[in-house]
Amino acid sequence: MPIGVVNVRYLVLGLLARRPMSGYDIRRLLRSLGWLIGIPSSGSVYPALKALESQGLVTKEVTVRHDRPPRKVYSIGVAGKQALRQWASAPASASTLRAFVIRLMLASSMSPEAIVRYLQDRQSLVASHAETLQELVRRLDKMDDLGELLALDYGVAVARAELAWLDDTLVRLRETLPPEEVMGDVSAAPAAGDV
Amino acid sequence: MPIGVVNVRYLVLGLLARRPMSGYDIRRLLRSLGWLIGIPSSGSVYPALKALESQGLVTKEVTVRHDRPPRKVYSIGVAGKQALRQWASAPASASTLRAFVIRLMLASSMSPEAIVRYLQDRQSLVASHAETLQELVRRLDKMDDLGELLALDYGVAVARAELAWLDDTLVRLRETLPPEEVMGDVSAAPAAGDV
DNA sequence: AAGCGCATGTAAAAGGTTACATGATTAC
DNA sequence: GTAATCATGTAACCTTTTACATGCGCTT
Repeated sequence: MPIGVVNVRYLVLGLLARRPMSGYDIRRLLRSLGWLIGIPSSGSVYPALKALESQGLVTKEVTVRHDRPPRKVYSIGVAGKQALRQWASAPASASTLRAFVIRLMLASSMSPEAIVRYLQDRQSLVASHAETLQELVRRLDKMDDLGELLALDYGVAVARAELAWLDDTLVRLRETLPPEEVMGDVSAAPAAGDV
Repeated sequence: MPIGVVNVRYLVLGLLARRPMSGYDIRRLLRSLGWLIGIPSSGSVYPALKALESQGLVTKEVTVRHDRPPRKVYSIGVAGKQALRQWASAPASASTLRAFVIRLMLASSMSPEAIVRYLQDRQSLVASHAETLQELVRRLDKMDDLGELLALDYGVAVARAELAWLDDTLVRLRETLPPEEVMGDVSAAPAAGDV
């Protein structure tokens, strides 16, 4: 199953940040998540690990075993953690749903502030997206083209659901995280209810 | 902006099925849809048009204009319509959200039965996906990993919204379409509410 | 005996983006 | 005058998939 357009290298690096794993482990983990992210082919995972190692971001530990191919467990290093943090904290721009999830899963590698910022950015992005779509639906309305109508309507539905989730999650997150760390003006972000 | 993993060729072909357009028109249309699909680069659209033409699926009509580059409007042909219908009616397998939308937008090139089947297939696919995710959330629960928890929760939320939309839409569609054309047992499909 | 899970990898091909080239017209 | 829109296209590069190679142990 294809994973789409998202540097596998960072996904792999992010997963190694949680615990040391082999290439096989990584694929298995992703497979267990089913659809959420998809399963990158071995043809992308193994080269990614190699590249990360040669970049000095991860280290390899080989366990030789008779009969079986040697198990190669990779661990993230200091440089890797830094690179990851940098990537995870970079502005997300117009990322797709899947790209969003991938980075979301790597939340543990972000500071609480970065997580909140990430969600807030997503919020305004999706909000403006939803508005655009709704404006289009309004203009279409008449029996223009069934396919376009369906697609737009679907887009609106998904975008609304995302906004609702973002709203909820930000609230929950603020309850959990230390309350002193109040971010910049949050109330400026559009609420899910009014889109 | 990347469009993800979806042969641009079929997207282009599908859009030409709606009305004759130039490569520029196609990109403009997609741009107006904002986020929903994304905007394939000219480096993929123009070659796609060429390929479609050399395959005999579309025909080109050139309008020469002084000053400006000639405007090349492509129209879908009979063979093109057939190829499109065939593609649109093929089983969707584990397609991503975006791939789903793209084909959804091409609904006008499908028979009503094919549309309903498409949505039903999506329904069972998303339902099983949602179940998997929920099972994972249940097992995780404890403070395992914030990122994974967020990602799974997000996945569940989006999947539920999709199911709700599919439910709604199938109902609306059945109201609109001739009622004689009742498909195979629909009640077997899981409802959105109980997931 | 066949097939799947474990476990690693490689090479070719496909598909797409990026960046460039070209050049007139319109809006600020 | 400067930027954006119109309008086409090419070539190098990057990422990813596909398909293969290898081979043991366990289950059906």
